Amino acid sequence: MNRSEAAVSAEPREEAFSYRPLYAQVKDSLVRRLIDGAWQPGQLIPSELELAREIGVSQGTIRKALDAMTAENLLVRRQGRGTFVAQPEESRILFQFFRLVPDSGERSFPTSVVVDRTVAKPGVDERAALDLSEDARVFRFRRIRTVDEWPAIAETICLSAARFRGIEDLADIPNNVYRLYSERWGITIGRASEKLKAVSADTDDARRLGCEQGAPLLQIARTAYDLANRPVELRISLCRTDRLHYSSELR
Amino acid sequence: MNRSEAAVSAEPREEAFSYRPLYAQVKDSLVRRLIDGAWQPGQLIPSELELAREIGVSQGTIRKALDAMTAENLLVRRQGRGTFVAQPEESRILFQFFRLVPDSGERSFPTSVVVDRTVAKPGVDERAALDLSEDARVFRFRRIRTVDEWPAIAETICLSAARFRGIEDLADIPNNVYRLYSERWGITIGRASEKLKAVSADTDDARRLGCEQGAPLLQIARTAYDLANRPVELRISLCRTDRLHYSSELR
DNA sequence: TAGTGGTCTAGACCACGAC
DNA sequence: TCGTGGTCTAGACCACTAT
Repeated sequence: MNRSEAAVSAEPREEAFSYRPLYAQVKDSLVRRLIDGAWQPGQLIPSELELAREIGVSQGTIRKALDAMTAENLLVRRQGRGTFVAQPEESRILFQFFRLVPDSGERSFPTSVVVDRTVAKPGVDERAALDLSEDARVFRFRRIRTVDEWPAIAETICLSAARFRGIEDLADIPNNVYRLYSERWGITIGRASEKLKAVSADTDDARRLGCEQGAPLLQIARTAYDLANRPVELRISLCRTDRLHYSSELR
Repeated sequence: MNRSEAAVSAEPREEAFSYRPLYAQVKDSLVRRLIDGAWQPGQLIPSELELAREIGVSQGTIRKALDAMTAENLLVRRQGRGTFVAQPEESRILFQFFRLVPDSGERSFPTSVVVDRTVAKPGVDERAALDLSEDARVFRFRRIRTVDEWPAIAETICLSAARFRGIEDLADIPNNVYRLYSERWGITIGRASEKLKAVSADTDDARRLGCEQGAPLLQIARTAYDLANRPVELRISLCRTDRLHYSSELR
């Protein structure tokens, strides 16, 4: 099969304005398979040579596409075994999406207790962040998260009730919600954007976190996006940073 | 020149325990040229084919090394022109090392006014962070940084007096200190690690930043490292986040 | 027009893991 | 022993830049 017969339609000359390298087009078409659920989390995907034959490009081009997806934590490659679709297991989520670490000691996944859950009309911020229509409803829940047996984080999570249909009937909301999103609704979180501010604890925050009213708290506003780059989750975390800090690496 | 004669000594079989891929060894040897100053910021480096001939590996191996260095912001590649050593110019530093952005509006480089400068014995934290010897001295200076005509950041920067010899005699400390480090002492900042906490403004902070005593401030403790991964700068920033936030992308 | 980096291909050999 | 991904090579053509 030569390039003009390829499933991803190569031949850059024919599309002078919207040129994308072949490996990028291949990558897009493979990401599509993740979005559509053709490839499920944890699944072994076909080998490079099989994909090369199927799509009609060389192994090197497939490799560059797979390497790019691996760099984005969408795939996991294991020498001698094959390439697997990444899963939202504890350790990966902990490493990729949780930046609060104890001042001294190991990074650990906090436990959670859900304290409140409602279906409501979204606020303007929520509607904007989640790109919701005029009459949409959201499911909102709050939880207190404990790190090293110390209640340190008060979190409010806001989701589209339509997109997460049935979530209000769940008996239990597990600690690792990204795995829940994946297993129950087939929604994979691919990236997130966080905005941090320092705020004062109000009486509610103070009660929940066991600190003084007016104590400084780290507020983290996170918007999480799915593989198609649509906003999925809005999360406001209020954190005591007496014994924790938010870690950020700049390169 | 064949591989066994190569400057980076290939032949993985001969070093079973400390195996590194050839492209990684090439990368290390090229980073060395940056550390040693053989390649200066802004300089055009030899083409891929020249480097391939010189080192005795193929162009593809050179390419993989250069791509890795480009991903780390050490080099800038421009199609048709060549590969250049990255420079600490405003826009790059702004993008790479400055994560405080106005809540609404464009990201901009803050201006600075230096308010204090001393040579002193380091505190224990400073000595540990900068890996200093028992009798070392540090140069410490404070500055107030203004974003959108609004004094928002109080910063204390701490450097080894020995490493930055003569810095105490500088008439003026410019806004972009990473360019100063580079131009005056040949020190390139390659990466930085930040730890964020929420704290309360003390009377000093409040006066300097024009806020209430006890107001919540975002404290950013940054350790910046040179290309050889040695700690170079310790910086504590206290930020009002009334109109600013710290932006963090998780992927 | 010449030279650069960017893309793509094809094929070789290696290290690793499962059988 | 076999198949996988990992590395390395060699060479082709393209797009961009400067002259």
